[in-house]
Amino acid sequence: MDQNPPRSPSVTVADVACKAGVSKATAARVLGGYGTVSDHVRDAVTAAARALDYQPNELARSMTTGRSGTIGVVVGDIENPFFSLAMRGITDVARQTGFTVILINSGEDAATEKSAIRTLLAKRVDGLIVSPAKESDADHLREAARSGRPLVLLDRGSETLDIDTVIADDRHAAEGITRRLIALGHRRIAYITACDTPEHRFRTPADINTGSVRRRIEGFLDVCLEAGLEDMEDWVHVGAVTPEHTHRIATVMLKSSRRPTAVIASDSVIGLEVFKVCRELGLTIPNDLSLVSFHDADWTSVTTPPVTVVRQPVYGLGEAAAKLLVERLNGNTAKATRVVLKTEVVERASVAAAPT
Amino acid sequence: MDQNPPRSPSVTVADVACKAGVSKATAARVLGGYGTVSDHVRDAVTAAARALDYQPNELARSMTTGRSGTIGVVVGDIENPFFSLAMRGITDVARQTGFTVILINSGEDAATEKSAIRTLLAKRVDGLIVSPAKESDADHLREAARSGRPLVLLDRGSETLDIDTVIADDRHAAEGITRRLIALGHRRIAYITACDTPEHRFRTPADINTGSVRRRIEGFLDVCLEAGLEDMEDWVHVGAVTPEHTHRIATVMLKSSRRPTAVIASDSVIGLEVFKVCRELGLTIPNDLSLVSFHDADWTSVTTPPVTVVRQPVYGLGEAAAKLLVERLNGNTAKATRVVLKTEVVERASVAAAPT
DNA sequence: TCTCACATTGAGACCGGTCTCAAATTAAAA
DNA sequence: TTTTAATTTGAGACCGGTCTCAATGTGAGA
Repeated sequence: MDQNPPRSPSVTVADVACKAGVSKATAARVLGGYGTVSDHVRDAVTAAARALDYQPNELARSMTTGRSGTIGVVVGDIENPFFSLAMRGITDVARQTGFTVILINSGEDAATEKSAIRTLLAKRVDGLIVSPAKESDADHLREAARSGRPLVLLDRGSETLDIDTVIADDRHAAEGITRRLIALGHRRIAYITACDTPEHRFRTPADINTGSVRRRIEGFLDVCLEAGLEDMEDWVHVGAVTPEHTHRIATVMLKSSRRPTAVIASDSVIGLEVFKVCRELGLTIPNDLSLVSFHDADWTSVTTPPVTVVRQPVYGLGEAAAKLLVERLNGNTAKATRVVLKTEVVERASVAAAPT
Repeated sequence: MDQNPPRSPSVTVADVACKAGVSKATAARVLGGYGTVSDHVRDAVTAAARALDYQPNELARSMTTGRSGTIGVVVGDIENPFFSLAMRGITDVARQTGFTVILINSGEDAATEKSAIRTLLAKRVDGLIVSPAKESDADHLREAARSGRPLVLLDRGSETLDIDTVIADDRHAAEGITRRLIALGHRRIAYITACDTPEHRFRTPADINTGSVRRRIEGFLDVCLEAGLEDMEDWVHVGAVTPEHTHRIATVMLKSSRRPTAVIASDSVIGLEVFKVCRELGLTIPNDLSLVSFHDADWTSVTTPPVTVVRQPVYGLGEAAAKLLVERLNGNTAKATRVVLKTEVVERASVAAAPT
């Protein structure tokens, strides 16, 4: 009696209209929730739709309306807790505002990022949130922005680009912790980042393609200079792209006769690895080495000693980016803004006076 | 001279065809890469497309082909390292095979999950990967499976459902660590999970709606029973849904006069919280309490002592699910399979003999 | 030179919705 | 009761691709 309805050829508005005995246009009005229809007809169409188990085709709808109800997100690595938390912020806002999220991992590779954006644009996303791997060649970003679909840059993005951006006040945070370390007597302070340069060596902040990191290093170097410390560029280590790389870099650095008395890790993955190397090398924190890490990862409070971190509003970063994007989607055409969220230093026990 | 081309009305095959002086059909053949065209015409169309900066509309293409090149993924919480790592596995496979991923967070809520699946189906995803929050009412899963679009269940999924599933051998892992704890003299062994029951109390594994966790608890209880330990159901704690909840549960449990001598944490977030509570309460691991956690989170090797964990092939779980789905998409119509990946116990220093 | 198979092209239907416009119906105003 | 305005409805174009089918052109074989 109640045999399974044939699923393959999905039911369309036309089918519903036919069953309800009205025109396609009228059925579409009821199903699409637009225009005006009499109560009598509405009931009939609704009943027919239910009977046929009508499922709207969002694709067809997007086709005519031009809006897909989708936002595209390109991040470096969703596996990184930083991005997964930011992603949570984005998806939460998206869900609340009725959008759906397409996620693409760039693997921090500029070429992949480029094709990702092209793919998303082809899929007609309504807007984009991108955490650009490299800022040097940003043509694809400009192009995306020019395509008419709003674009928001997340955590990164250079000052020269006239594009909406949401970042944390990394520079200020770096200045703060650097000052603190110097006040405690540290003179040999290392900074380790995943960002790499062509020669795998650091010369000047301009080498750094990632805005957030560049700003931190600028802050670090400026405060050092203020305090009379020179050539601190030599203490900046780049290329800690994987835990293995970090391990190698940290080991060489900490085994050196002129090893640093303090280390600033540019993210929690690096911080964790430095912590491990210290243990391997028998260095005690904070007596032999002070450690500060960016990103308040969950584990940082539970080590011995717990590590002092820069707490970034990561969820808020994603949330703000998504909100800004949705505003644009709703027609806000004010000129590009730059949202800067506050960071906070969480003092724990991995920082102490420099050994004498 | 080279003024910006008007972007708003995007260029279509018709525009390109017109410029190239051929019919729409022919231009579409070149642009879409199907049918046969003469070299002469191909060059003309390609040139016209380049001149006009033609960008194909993937939406329109999906409309007629019926394939969107998209797979939908529904997970409990992308912020959880477990899911973010699995997600990495999924996106990697998707990219390699030319698919794009739409991500929706269910927040482990059955209703949200239901509407998420509906949304994805409406957007005409080619296939679905879902990590179902509850297995009790799986009507929406059956419906999705019946819609003709392939569905793969990730990490969870009951035996009764005739749907492709990728899981880890949780039961085996739980049996192993329980045996080990019992062999070390532990008799009071607690199991803490985020899964909740209506009465917030545990009676029988059938109460547990999440397959992976249910299988673990079954393994745990079976081994206990084998060893002659009875009423171990009382030692299973449910409802550790947030760190705050976990903190409360662990505190009450560990302050009790008949406190456990060993704890099994069902995921790394819970494990971390138990670790914190021990520290607050002045309990030393492993002398006062042995701790084992599921999920080899990065921090577990760096605490004092490092914690013994069950290493699940999380990335592999996502990878396998995506590969299975892609196979289905390519026409594999064999009957539903169940992929079970091996786990591995990583012995560290948080487990010792039970205090006498 | 004529026939036939095959390669190339164009016209137009189609996917499943939205939306414009005019016709038909109904209610309100004169 | 007639005029005018407002409300409902249907017919059909449209979005931007794909794809079928028939028409045309070309070279090989008879």
